[in-house]
Amino acid sequence: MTRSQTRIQKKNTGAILGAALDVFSLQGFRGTTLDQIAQAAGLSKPNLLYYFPSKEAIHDALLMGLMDTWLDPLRELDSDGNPVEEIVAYVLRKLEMARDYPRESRLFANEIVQGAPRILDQIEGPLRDLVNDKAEVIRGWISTGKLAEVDPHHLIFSIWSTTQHYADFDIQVRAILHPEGDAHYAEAGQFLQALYRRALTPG
Amino acid sequence: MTRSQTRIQKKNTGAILGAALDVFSLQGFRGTTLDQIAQAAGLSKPNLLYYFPSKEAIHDALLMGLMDTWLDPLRELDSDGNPVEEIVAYVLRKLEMARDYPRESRLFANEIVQGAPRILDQIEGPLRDLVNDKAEVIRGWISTGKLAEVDPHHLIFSIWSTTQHYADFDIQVRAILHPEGDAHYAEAGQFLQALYRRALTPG
DNA sequence: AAAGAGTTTGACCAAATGGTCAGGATCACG
DNA sequence: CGTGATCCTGACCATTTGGTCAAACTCTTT
Repeated sequence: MTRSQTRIQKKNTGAILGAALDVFSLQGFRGTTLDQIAQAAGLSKPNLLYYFPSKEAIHDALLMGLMDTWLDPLRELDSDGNPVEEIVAYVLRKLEMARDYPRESRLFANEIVQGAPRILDQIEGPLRDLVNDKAEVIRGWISTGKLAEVDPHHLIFSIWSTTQHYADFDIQVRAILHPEGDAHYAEAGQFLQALYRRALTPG
Repeated sequence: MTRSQTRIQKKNTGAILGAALDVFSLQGFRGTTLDQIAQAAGLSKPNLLYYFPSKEAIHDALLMGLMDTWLDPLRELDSDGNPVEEIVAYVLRKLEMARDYPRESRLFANEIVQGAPRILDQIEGPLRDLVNDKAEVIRGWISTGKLAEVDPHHLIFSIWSTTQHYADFDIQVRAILHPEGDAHYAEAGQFLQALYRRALTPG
């Protein structure tokens, strides 16, 4: 359907999505104005609307593009690997994502906190399926005694929350720790690694 | 300064704050309109503004009233108690608050995710002081060998994030677990209790 | 270079929104 | 009951905001 994009289209849609991610992630959907996005992208408001039919369309484009990347780390959880190491690796990858893609994390957080009006389908569908799938893997590990007995779903929730916290509550974390740049992420990695290693190693 | 409130004042300011908490916590500050609050409170918009000078004043009143209650559980962390049990008790109290006061939790989350424009002072001040204080208590427990060696600040962050997750990301949790009412909070309590007990018990 | 596709903008619009105000209704109290 | 304080509202206003449109500009292609 979509003909290949022109040079200018590629440049401008990219600029728009980047600018929109900046603003949406910091102000939420309703808190963001088209003028803010336009200014951040270096375009006029009518020109924005030449590339995207509406404010909502920009937001949707971001969320849709995000979902897949966001779940990639969980997909990589390998049922053939060493259970404790697989989970620790997942935690650390998720923490890296919080550090390297905080805007994406906050965009997602904003959406969920406010009831996920625009992506509830994605959550009820693909996300839920993937989580249940991996919960089954974890249950398998537990039943063979290679992992301490924990509820798989709540384990996953705890990993999401502890790692994303560093992106979503960044302001609070920085207000308390006053870190140099991203230095505190290394400490967080150490802490979480120890936490889950101790809690999940069986015996 | 403020004369004691009349019967009607008490009733209406109460209704306004309750309605505002409903709406703000679900739509954020900019996503909320005075009309929405007025309707939810059963008052006219001009009447709202008879009791509060502006939308922001309502929001501020909520946040200010919230801060104290929000930190109460942490204040109760007793340096004379049994370390592991004190922390587990804190986790469970925090989880109860997520269950019983989800609106408050989301109001706070909305504010922080969006850069805490209105309460950064509170965070840099009282909250930071309290956290540093309790971090010192935890450090003391560790130095006497009564608690496994973990970074106190990141421990506190992890407790905040894992518990508040059930309020702030409620929609997502429910979409995945399809719980009956609040049944999943009991499971979450079991999980978190086990997680922290295993991770923090020394030796 | 000409034509057609693709790109950009100033001017504009309707709806929504935070807030005001003068006057009327109601309440508390002597 | 009367009167001053408190409470409430309809009408109104200025600004912001998402979105439109016709006209102009620029790029690509032949």
